[in-house]
Amino acid sequence: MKFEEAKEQFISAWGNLGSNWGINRTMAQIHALLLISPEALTTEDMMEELKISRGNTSMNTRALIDWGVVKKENKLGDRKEYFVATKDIWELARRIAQERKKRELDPLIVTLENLQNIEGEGKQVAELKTMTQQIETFAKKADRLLTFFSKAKYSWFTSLLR
Amino acid sequence: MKFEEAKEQFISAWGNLGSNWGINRTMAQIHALLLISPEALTTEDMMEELKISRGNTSMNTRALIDWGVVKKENKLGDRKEYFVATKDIWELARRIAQERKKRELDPLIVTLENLQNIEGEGKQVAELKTMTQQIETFAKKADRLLTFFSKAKYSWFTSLLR
DNA sequence: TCTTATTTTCAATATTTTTTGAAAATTCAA
DNA sequence: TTGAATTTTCAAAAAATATTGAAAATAAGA
Repeated sequence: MKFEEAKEQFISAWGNLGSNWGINRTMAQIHALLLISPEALTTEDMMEELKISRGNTSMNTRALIDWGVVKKENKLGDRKEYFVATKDIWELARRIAQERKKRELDPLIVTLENLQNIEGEGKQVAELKTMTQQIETFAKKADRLLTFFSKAKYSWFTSLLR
Repeated sequence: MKFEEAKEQFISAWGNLGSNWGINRTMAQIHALLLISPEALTTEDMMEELKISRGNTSMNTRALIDWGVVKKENKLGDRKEYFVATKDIWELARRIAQERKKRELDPLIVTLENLQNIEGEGKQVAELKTMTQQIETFAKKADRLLTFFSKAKYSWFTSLLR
């Protein structure tokens, strides 16, 4: 397989994976491009490689920075900004876990806790209480696990498989 | 809090969570409704509660069945179909893990394996190879872990936290 | 300060995804 | 069979989401 073809396949696969997980395609593709780039890239490099607009590039690189998986770099005597991705896959996984926990799991837990003060009785009320209670218990366990995961060493992850 | 309000909040929170994870809002809301319903529901019940069309209900209940988290039920002397959700949250988590592994992780691994036969040399080629190799290694570990997870007892999950 | 390079913002537009609803298909009792 | 009840399908419409591109904002050297 030629390099260009392989590159396209990788970018496309990563974009696909992202969109299955609620991350927009362009954001995932920019990330893929940075992952396989030996050098830091400028906005223009990314625009050209992915055939996307300046605005799109700007918004999505910022989102990647907010996720903590991409960083800005500067070069002496050059006014442009350069971007690099975290190349350590274990760190990437940890950051994604950490961010999703913060953005989704934590708010869900707050909502579920609130739902415990339901008035009234009857089958419907009982079922809602039981179910939200069950989910809350599970969500709190997952939350603790993700906290641990997001601080753990790679060796911990590997050791889970033994 | 009144029952109706709590119900709406739960359905809305579950719908939200779903859409953050690439699952469409209606599908997640139908699932939420079934989770908190003490009785099996008909298509009409769901249409009415969620104010959605028959077609939408039909497609999304089928998707939930494909995910293995909802089942059809029949009642004697009644031609209508009734639907119930798996109420065991641990089983739900396992099924979701299993399905996502099958639908996303396994195909990704195939793609990454293919990418190992890249021709040529140079920095760019080297970086692409290194990175896809790293991701492949990680993905395979995650794959094995999910396989284990999707067959594990709840106690295994709980014990991870100690 | 002024000028120019660069980045960001955001209204307008394009694209993708979801939803509707009615026709077609299916199921099953008579 | 037939026909009524029910479910499924899918083209069209609506809604949601992503993208563009140019104007505004920002940054930095002269």
